[in-house]
Formats: sequence, C-alpha cells, structure tokens
Amino acid sequence: MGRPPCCDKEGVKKGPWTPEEDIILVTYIQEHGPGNWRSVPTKTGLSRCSKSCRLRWTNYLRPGIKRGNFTEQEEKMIIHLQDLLGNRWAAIASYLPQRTDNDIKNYWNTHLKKKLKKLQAGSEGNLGEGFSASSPQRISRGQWERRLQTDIQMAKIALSEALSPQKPSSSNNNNNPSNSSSTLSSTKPTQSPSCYASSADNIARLLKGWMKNPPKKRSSRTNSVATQNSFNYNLNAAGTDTASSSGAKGISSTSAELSETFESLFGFESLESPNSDQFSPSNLSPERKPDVNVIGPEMPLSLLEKWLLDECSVNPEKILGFGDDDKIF
DNA sequence: AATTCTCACAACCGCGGGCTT
DNA sequence: TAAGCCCGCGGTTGTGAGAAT
Repeated sequence: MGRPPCCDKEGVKKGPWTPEEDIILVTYIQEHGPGNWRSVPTKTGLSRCSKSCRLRWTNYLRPGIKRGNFTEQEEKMIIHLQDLLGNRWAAIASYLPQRTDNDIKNYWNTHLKKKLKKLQAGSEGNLGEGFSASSPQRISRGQWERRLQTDIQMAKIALSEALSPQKPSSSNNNNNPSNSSSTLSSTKPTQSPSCYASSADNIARLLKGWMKNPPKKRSSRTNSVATQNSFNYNLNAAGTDTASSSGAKGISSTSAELSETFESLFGFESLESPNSDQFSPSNLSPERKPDVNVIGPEMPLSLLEKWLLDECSVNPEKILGFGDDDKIF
C-alpha cells in the first residue's frame, strides 16, 4: 500500500501568489525547513497544493536567487550547456546556482533561442566565440557521460579521503558546526532553521516596505511580480549581509570559494553575493552535481578535474556530499 | 485615445523515477 | 513484490505590460 493521497484538487487555490501567502510559506519553511511538501498546505493552512508550494519556494522564495538581467557570460554558459545537455534545465541551472531552472528555461525560450537563430542566420553557423553549437571540438554526449562517470568516481574517492578522520580538517573551511550539519549530513528538514533566517528576516523587512509602498493599481500578476522581485532582492541582500551573523556563515564562506572557482574558470563573476542557500540540494541532486566536463570545449578537462578534486579536498561536501540520493533541504 | 499585437514570465500540467508501505 | 504516492523535471499555458498601429 502506498501513502495517503496527495492534495485533493478541490479547494486548491491557483494563480499568482500573494505576499501574505509567501510570508506564510517562508515562515513555515524557516521553522521546519523545506521538504515534506505534501504536509505544507495542511500545516500552513495555505489553500495551495504541495507542488505549488514547492515551486514557489524553489523558484522565487528560496534565498540566493538572482532574477533578471542575465549577463553575457551567463548567456554564453547557458548556450554552451544547452548545447551539451539539451533542455535539461535543472542540470544547466546547477552551473548557475543563483538561477532557477525555470528562470533559465524562460530566458532560453524568450531570448536565447531567438538570439541564436539570428546569429545563425546572420553568420551561417558561425556563432562566434563562446557559442559552441557548431563547434567541431565539441565533446560528444557519450564521451561526456563517460567522463562524468569517471569524475564522479574520482570525486567520491577524494571525498572519502577528505572525510577520513586522519585527514586534518584544516583545509576544510566548513568548520562551522552549523554548516557541516546543514550541508553534508543533514538531509532534509532537520537542517537548522537558522539557514533560512535570512529569508524570513528579509521577507518581514520586505513586507514592511510593501505595506508602506503597496504597488499602485497592480493587477494580481504584477503585484506578485513586484513583490517577488523585491523579495528576492531582499533575500539576496540578506544572503550577504546576514551571512556573517547567522548559521549561513559557513555556507557563505564556502560559496565564496566556489564563486572564486567559477570566476577563475569562467572568467566572470557568476556568483556574486553568494548566500546561504544557493547550493541548496535542489541544485545538487545527483543530476545537479557540478559535472565539470560539460562546461565547454575551451575548458581543458585536466583543469576541470583538478578543480573538482581540489574542491573535494577543500570542501568535499559542497560538490559531492549529496551522495546518490540525498536532496538536502 | 482606443485597439491590437508582441513579449516576458509566473504558474500549471503531466510524466517518470524512486521511495514507502 | 506490487501498489500507490511524492518529488522533481520539462513543456506549455495564461495573463499583464508595453509597443505598435
């Protein structure tokens, strides 16, 4: 026998989320952590289905999300990755931790597709540097998958070494206990609520602002959009400014490391103001592990391997700690 | 000024994989 | 082992804003 049925479809509210609903959801998640979405509607009293709650959280309320204004570098990365991975938006999103798969998907559909078409039409397949769709050196998918397997194996070994008791933890910057519990070992809602503090704090702050400055004659959609943007703006800000005072501290520092890594690898700041949740498990399901080989033809594999292994020794859980199954929330 | 068209994006829907009972 | 459920993913739709006419 299975479990009791999911949300009954009657009485389930649809459409744009209101700020009030957002607050309720974030408050709940702050207390219990994300996960067990099925129980969220009943426990919060929200007339939403669990799916909707999860979507709202992962795409908009989760701290660390950057919205809009895709940089040229991000565009290139998306194009590269789309070329390699196809429409596997979640996998692509794992390389842009501040972006959600939905966001990337939308951006692709509305901007990049057209842009690429134009480029292709304009230069007959010459996509210019950074646009690899027709690159002859492109790694075939089979090759890539094999390499990925190898890398995962290597990474696992490195991880176990890094985590072995003999190994001094000096190289591991995640000495912060709260961090270690919230990134590696904690699976799911047992995670310290402090990780979400920034979210709740800033939503509260935002709500104040929203009350003061309610969107003028906004329709439900724009209302929602406006609040989302400001929510996220605040959440992002919070991710940085509260990181030093909350449980997000450790995560923040390690994210900064990864940010540097990304910068060094891609030559741009893809991870500005990283914050507590950007490496949330939603980004790090097995599928979403940073499978370094997909980055692109210009990226020498050895460098990527080195990066992977270096990262493992420095901060293994960040890359690999999500094992084969756990989606930490 | 009113209407129509196009764009952008939030949210929904359906499916598949994996987990629980 | 099988039935049923949950979760996450990708595709699609709905709707408001702004531009064009």
